[in-house]
Amino acid sequence: MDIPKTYDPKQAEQNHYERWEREGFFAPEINRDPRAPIFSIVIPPPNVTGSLHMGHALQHTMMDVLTRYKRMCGYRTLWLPGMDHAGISTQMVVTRELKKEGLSRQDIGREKFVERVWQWKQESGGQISKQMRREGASVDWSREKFTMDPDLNRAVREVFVRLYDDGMIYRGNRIVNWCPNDQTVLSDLEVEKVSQNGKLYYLRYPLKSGKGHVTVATTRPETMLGDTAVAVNPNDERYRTLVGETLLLPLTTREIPVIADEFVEPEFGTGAVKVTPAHDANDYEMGLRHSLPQVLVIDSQAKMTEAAGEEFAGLDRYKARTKVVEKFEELGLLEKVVDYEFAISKCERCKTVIEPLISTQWFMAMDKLRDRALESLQQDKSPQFVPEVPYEKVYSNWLENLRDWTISRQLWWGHQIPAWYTADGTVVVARSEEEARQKAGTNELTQDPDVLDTWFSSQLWPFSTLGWPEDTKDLATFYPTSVLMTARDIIFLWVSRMVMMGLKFMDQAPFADVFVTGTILDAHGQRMSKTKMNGVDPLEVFDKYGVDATRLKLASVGSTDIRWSEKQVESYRNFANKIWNAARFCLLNSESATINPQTLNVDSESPLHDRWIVSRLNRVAREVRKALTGYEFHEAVQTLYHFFWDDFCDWYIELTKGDITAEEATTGRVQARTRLLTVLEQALCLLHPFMPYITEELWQKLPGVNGELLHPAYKGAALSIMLAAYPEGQSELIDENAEWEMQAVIDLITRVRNIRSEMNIKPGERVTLLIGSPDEKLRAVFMANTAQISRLARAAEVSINEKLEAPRASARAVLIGGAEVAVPLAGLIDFGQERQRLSKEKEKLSAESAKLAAQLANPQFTERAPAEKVEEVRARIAEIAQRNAQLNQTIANLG
RNA sequence: GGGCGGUUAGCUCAGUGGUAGAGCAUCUCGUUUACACCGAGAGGGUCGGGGGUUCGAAACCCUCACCGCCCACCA
Repeated sequence: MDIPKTYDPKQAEQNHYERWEREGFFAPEINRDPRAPIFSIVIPPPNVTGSLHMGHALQHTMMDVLTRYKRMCGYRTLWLPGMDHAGISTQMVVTRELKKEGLSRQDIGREKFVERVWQWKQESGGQISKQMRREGASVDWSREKFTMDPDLNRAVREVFVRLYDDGMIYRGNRIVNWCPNDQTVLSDLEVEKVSQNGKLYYLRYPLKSGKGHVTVATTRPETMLGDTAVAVNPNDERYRTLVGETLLLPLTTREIPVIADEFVEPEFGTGAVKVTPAHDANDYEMGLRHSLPQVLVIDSQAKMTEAAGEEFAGLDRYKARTKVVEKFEELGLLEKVVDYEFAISKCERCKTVIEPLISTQWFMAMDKLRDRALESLQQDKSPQFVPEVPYEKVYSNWLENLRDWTISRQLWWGHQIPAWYTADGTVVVARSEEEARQKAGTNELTQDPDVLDTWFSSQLWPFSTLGWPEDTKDLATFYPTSVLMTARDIIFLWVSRMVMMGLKFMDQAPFADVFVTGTILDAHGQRMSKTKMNGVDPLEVFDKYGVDATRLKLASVGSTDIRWSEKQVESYRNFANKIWNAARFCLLNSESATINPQTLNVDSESPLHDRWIVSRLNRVAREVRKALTGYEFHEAVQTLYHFFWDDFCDWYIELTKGDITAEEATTGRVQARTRLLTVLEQALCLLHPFMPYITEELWQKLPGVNGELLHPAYKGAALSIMLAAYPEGQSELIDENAEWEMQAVIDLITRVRNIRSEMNIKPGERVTLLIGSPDEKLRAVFMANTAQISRLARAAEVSINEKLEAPRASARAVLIGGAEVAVPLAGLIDFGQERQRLSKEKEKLSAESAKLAAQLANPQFTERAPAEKVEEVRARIAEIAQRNAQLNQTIANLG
């Protein structure tokens, strides 16, 4: 067999995915067991405009690890892929394309524009699904969904109609966040607060009575043109007499009242606030409380309206600001201007400053939905957040303060609102135009031109993708899903809304658990972003180090933020190479052997290293299963890494090498080779969910791979490690005794190696080992393993006795269980150096002993600490004392 | 303004009440036929500062400092 010395990830990555997909391994139907437990995940649908970034790769890796793991455990698994139509982003992309042709979307009209978007989606959209194949994501492509698919559109309309009928969706004229650049309304969540250095202007409004003025402070002087009152706190002594007075609003002919409202903070500014109900959310509320008129002075283009007065009409809001300030100054009404830092609202997408204005939009009332979600959390702990702290609280706090959601958008790309208007303006909400006509009793209808917020369709994702509102088999089987894997920035936008919709329409939260991943920052601890150009492209990392190595790194990220470090990927690349070469060794020495699970049924007659590796294998399988059940990915990766590298490669292969490479083809050789191959096969299975490509590549090369290795649920399927049974981790195969005995052997070998290294003994030099052990059992262990010990400690001779008798010119070490080893070094030993080496060890022991003795001397400790702890300390002190005595003797013997 | 997270070896991070860990980096040795993307051995931390609880704290509580994130209707 010809196997290259270095693992080439690219080859393995090209070899298997297509076959897995073609054979239908990703689809739940591959599982033939009608009673198989269910495991399902829906992917957080990436934007159709998006391309793969580290955040995706991170989530996808974790989802795939779980999916592959559960599949190997015999679950009927579904990981459902798909994409989001991403209203604004996509519309912007296509608009930009049109612009290159010198066209605007208005030029071609709505219908043509939407066609263009679909065309764009066909040609350039969904890059990400190709990239997901590279990741090895075991998603069921046959069930792929897009939020604009006709069936999902149907779900959207159904939900809209039902919520409207329940009075939970309504149309209203309210203050909203308007983006003057994107020309659409936005929800509160699509607006970001940005701290800004600005000015606070103090403006004087004269009293109509002529008895002076009131000074108000504002960051937006231009809005004064729309003022309809000035408010003060009712308890503010300074203004008590002014409440009810009338002010002359400068630059206008309006007279406005002074009102009293609790909202006003007397400490801030002058304690008097100008009230602009049409252009400020707080003022809007105040206006409602006091029935103030709303004067719209800024339009959707962020330009001043006619209502702002002749002088200002048509001016941009910032030009108007300058002009207002100038006028006030001319009139002697500008008291002062001070520097002031405050938070300003910007459009999350285009960073344009939001203009709050009054507009007719569609809203969703959230209170009932919210209450139900909170109830579900409090009573049923559903969903379960991982990690629970802090996300459960973040989620519930947000819900508690939730306000109505603006769901309409002035875009063309998206789900058009299923509402129609008759000639007289009556609103008809229906599932289709036909239904609307019936309801309205007329054919003269105009559909509302607006579309729904992208998140309106995303929030239905866990059930709309499974066929809702039809009562499909998939819906019954896979809803609710097992877990949602997500980044924390969409807990509000998406997670909470899915819960509310799931409870409302399915009577069950859409997922049992919510795992919130950490964020991958750049090397300097900054968020990766397109604008900063500091993003790391996962595909480049795949090319450089391989998909499996990258996945291993990502899987170990967990829930905390980490800085990207390529070094770690490199070390996992090395790990992949290690796996490759370990397998290479096994395969190069596999003649006349095949995998045979029977050989792992070791008994007390079996060689120590075999009993040991079987015990380790089962222990590790249990640990990995436990870690994955608790979403402790890092723990699972570390456990597997050390099992494979340390236990399997560094010790097991080395211990068994003598038998494996024996010249003669004895049954012992066949048995050793069989066992080695079988352990390797099990190790590959353990690793497969994390490293799908290399494990499949190697598994397919193993002699004796057959259908028996597959999980019973996949009997008869084509062979793949994907469908192999995940190692059980049987507790009865964990052999504490074997692990302790092996530890004694490892300790002995390590001590001798240490002596060799410190005494500068050449690697080629064979030494003699004199071992003394008063414990008969331990002597038997060393005796039974002399071949391994000589091989790994490079000894020519091993002599084991009850009492150590060694020449003076020996280097010595004290071992586990009161044993000792001596390496005679006649002519080689430097007594001074040896004394120093032993003294160093003694010092270490003394320091530890002193600490423990002090602890034991403390009556508080012996009285209050658990008895077993105290006993542990006593035992350890005794052990140290024994070692110390031996060391003293040894040093004395040196003369 | 409120809430939360981080601070552990030179670097990147695990560890959440009982003797401080990993990977990388460092030092020494190595042509042992799976692997130098390797092997063997070694060095390196009073776990951000201070206080408290406890027989015992990196871990629990308080407090301070620095870094970061989220939420928020003081114009």
